[in-house]
Amino acid sequence: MKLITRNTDYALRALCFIAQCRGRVVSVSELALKLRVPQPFLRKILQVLNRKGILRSLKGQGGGFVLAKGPGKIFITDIMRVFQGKLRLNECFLKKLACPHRNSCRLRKKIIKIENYVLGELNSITLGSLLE
Amino acid sequence: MKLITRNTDYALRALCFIAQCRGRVVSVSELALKLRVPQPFLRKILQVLNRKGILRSLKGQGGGFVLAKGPGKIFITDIMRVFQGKLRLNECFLKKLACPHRNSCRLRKKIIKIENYVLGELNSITLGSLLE
DNA sequence: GACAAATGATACAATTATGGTATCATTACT
DNA sequence: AGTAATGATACCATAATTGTATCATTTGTC
Repeated sequence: MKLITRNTDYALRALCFIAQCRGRVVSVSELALKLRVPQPFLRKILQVLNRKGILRSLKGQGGGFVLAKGPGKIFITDIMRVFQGKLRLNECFLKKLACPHRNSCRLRKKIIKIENYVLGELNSITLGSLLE
Repeated sequence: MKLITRNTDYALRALCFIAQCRGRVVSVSELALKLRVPQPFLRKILQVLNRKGILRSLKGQGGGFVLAKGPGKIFITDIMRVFQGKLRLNECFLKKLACPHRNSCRLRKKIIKIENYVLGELNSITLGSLLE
C-alpha cells in the first residue's frame, strides 16, 4: 500500500537537489554521490525525466541536468504518473463480467471518495512547495 | 498505488457473502462458485481468516465457514492488515542513515497527513457498513 | 584531431511481491 | 468405511520493481 515507489522517490530527491542548484548543471555522478543512490539506476530515471520534459539534459563534458521548468510548475503527481502510471487507488479486480455489483459496490464508492481526497492533496504539492 | 490487493478483495467478497448467509455454514466450493474466484486460493485465504479469528471453521462433511463475530465488529482495516501488513503510505525508502533529512522532510509530512486521513476513513468501514 | 567526460538508448539480470496450485493430514457426518 | 469438508504447508508462475551493463553519441579541452 505504498503511495510512492522507489524510483519516484529517487526522482523527487534528485529534482529537489537540482532545483537547489539554481540553474547550475548537475551531473548524475554528483547526484548519485550526494543522494547516496545507485548511479546507473538514477541515470535511467533522469533520462526518463528528460524525455518527459521535466528535466533538460546537456550532453558532453561538463554536461548534466537542469530543471526544464520552474519548481512551482513541477507537480509531484507528474512525477508519480511518469513512474507509477495512472494514479488510482480504485481498480476493481473482478471486472464487470465477473462482478455484477460493480456499480452498486459500496466499498468501491468509499474508496473513490478516499481516492479523490488523496489526489486532491497530491495535486497541491509542487517541487517548489517541498523546498520552501 | 493500490489500496487493496487481490487477496484482501477476495476476502472481503467472501466475508460479505458469508455474512449474508446469516449463520448458515458456507463451504469453500460454494463460495468459489458464487464469487467466481479460484477455489484453492480462496481456501487459503479463508484459512488465514480462521486463524486470525475473523471466521470460524467447521471441519468434516457439511463443514465450512461462518463469521466469528458480528459484521459490525469486522473492520476492513483488520482484513487489510492480515493480507497487506502494516497500513502505511509513508515508509521512507532511504532509511535514517542514508537520508539525513528524514525528520524535516516536507514530503514525508504531507504524506503522513494523507495517511492519517486515509486510515481514518478506512477505520470507519466495517463489514456491516458494506452490507446495509 | 584525440581524448575524456558526460548523456541517450536499450537490453539484460536480480529480487521481491503477488497470485495461485498441489498435496497430504485431519476431522466429522452418514 | 467412505466421503466431504478444512488444516497445514510446500511449491510454482507471473509480474513488478529495482537495479546493471554496454554501446553509441555529443561536446568541451588539450
